[in-house]
Amino acid sequence: MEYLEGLNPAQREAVMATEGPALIIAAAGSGKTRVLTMRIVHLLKQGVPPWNILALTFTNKAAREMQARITGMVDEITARQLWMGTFHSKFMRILSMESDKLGYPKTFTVYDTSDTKNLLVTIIKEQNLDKNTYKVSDVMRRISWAKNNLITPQGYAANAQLVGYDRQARKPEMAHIYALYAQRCFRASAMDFDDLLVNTNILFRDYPEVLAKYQEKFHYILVDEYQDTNYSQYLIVKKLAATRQNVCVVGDDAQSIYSFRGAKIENILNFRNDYPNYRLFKLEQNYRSTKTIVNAANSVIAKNQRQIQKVAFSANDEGEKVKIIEAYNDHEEGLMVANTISEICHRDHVAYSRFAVLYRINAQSRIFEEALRKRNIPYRVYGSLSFYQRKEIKNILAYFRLAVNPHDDESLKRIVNFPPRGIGETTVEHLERESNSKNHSIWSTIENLHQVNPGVKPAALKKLVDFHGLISRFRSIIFTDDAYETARTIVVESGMLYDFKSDNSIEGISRLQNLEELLNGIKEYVDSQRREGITEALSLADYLANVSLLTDADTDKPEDKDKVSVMTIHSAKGLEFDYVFIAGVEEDLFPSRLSVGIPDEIEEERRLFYVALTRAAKLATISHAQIRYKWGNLTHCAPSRFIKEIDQRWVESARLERETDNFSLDFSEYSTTPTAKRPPYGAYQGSNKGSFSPKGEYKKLVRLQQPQYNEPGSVPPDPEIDSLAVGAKVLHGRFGAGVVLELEGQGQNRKATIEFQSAGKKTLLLKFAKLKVVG
DNA sequence: CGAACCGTATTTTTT
DNA sequence: ATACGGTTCG
Repeated sequence: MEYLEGLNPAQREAVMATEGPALIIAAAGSGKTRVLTMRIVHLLKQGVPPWNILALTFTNKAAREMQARITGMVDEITARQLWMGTFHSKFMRILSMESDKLGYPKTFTVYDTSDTKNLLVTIIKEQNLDKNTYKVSDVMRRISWAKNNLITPQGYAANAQLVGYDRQARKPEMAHIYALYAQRCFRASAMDFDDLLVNTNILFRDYPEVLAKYQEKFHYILVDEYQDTNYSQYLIVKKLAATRQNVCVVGDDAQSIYSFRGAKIENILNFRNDYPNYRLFKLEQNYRSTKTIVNAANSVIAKNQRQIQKVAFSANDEGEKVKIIEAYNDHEEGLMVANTISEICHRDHVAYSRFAVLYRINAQSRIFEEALRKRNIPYRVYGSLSFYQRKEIKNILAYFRLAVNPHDDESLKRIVNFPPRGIGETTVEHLERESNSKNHSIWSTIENLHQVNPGVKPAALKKLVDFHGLISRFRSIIFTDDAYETARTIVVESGMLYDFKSDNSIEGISRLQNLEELLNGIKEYVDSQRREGITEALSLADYLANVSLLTDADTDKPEDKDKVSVMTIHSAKGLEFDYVFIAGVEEDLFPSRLSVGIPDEIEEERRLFYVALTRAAKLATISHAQIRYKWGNLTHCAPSRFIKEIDQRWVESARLERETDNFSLDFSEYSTTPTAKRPPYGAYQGSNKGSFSPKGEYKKLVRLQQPQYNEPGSVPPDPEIDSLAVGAKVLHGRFGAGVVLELEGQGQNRKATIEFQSAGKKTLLLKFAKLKVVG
């Protein structure tokens, strides 16, 4: 058992205690993943067949990493046969094998957040409800909450308390919307994320023989990040573990940060009640971080009331103190972070991959993107807009989805007129009305058009018949032919390829590239499955089932290897970096404004801060700005209470030089024309991207001093910008936001006036005055 | 029907 | 600040 060497006594005990319920409380950096991995290896070495082990993780990435580690210690085939993955992916697999019992086809569709949203918008519109009263985001939260607590639409409507609450909130139709939503999903053969768990519960509840089968199958169950499981997940585990009781859960109550998603910290606190003969293991030694970081993190989390007592400690070096950076504004914060990264990289020869910039909300990412790009630091932003959420990708996937499951109304509506084929809104409305009255899918309505015509004009009818033929053709090959070939066929025959190719704009070219990337991804998928020894034809349907639950953290490419990671703290959970920057640590941002005054939520924010700090192995740097743009205007920001809560012995403020020979001029603050007109549409393109590329001629009225700009990335793609900013370096700019220029020279409060004039029809675009030197 | 234009709401955090 | 939806105009 040489593989157990290198574990400390506590870890080893936790690994060896394979029989019976086990609760492992694992402080941040205490080798939790390692213990889980070794436990699985230990089971395998004892002769437990891999298919008898169910290991549930929080993210796909965590599962993949654990799989990779295990592969290194046992043979590859064994490792692959483990049931390891997220709750969603593993139970989706089970659901698709048992789907007939729930009245779903094997190839049901998974609705993602945007499908859910679209469907709810449709329902709210159809019911003639006020969209301000019934805000989609609200309704979504409510429905999701109900599902996570296993409350069905019927149960919801029958629950006096819930209905009473909704009535009080003047949203009496909530239960009705929920019921309609569920009905529509079902008739589309679709499940949303929550349904994957709810339906697993229903399956196990209503089909004891099915439950028994899986109880029989999974001899050993392991759950990672147990503090972040919700009721629905908790119950699945409880049911599966009921007979054998070989359940091992790993978690840290101090790192519970998903209560907004229904996660219940109680699950971990109540483990003892569910499994009275449980064994408790505490992993308290942090191997990741310096003493200073662990102490700092402990001193903050101590302010929380609800927690399991434990003593996290580190035997590592003292290390450097936690640094505090105060910046003048958000842009300077970005630059200071970028400068520091650059400095450490070059001074200590550290790889970029060892740095992370973490923040509370995704909206903060842009500032860091700009700053890092400006300093030529390679970075990868996680989270914001994933590849699969881009419009063109969603459209292509919608074709695939529709071919697999033609009752998927959301996909159908997405592409029925894309590329444009003359099936307009009115036609779709007719179809929808008819579909609702019959309570079947739009596809079924289209199939029945020769019998029942809900008022579709002959011209449109012909087009619908063509569309039906097109999709039917795709259907005939999607389950049998090779995924890559099928995808190509669909992309070509649908006219999408032609449509993309005929668009020569910058956006059009990137769309085409994304299309190619998707096709390559499919090819890669087929090849990789082949390599793993799967010989049967891999259809596009298989691919789709695999891709629906991926997030962009799952699409790491080799070229992302040496980049700074930029992401929210939530997505940094479970990760570790040598150098961590926690940005925007200000009141009303972190803790979030929405949590201020609600003790439970402040505690959760504090846990989030704890998670952020404990991501760092060597050095944690906290930054905050005095001024920041929030929903369009400048806001003063006080440093976060969390900064003060750190025991001052472990912090020091960083002495950073401000940039003295480059001045950033922020025009927007000093615009003399608050009502400044936007330039005429068509005068610029890509405005919604934040790029600055006006068409037409512009005249510079005031000389600025630095003779050229040459910053890659910040240079607007349109050469005509030259005449606008000769003599200055354009850092970034946007109509309405003003333009930020960088000048060389001395003197504070230099004044200048700039006027943009277009040679086109309308003249005055924006006028700025009184440029103030910032920094 | 698309382009141009105008008004309004928007920001937690994710599988 | 910007994305989005709705309305008007060619």
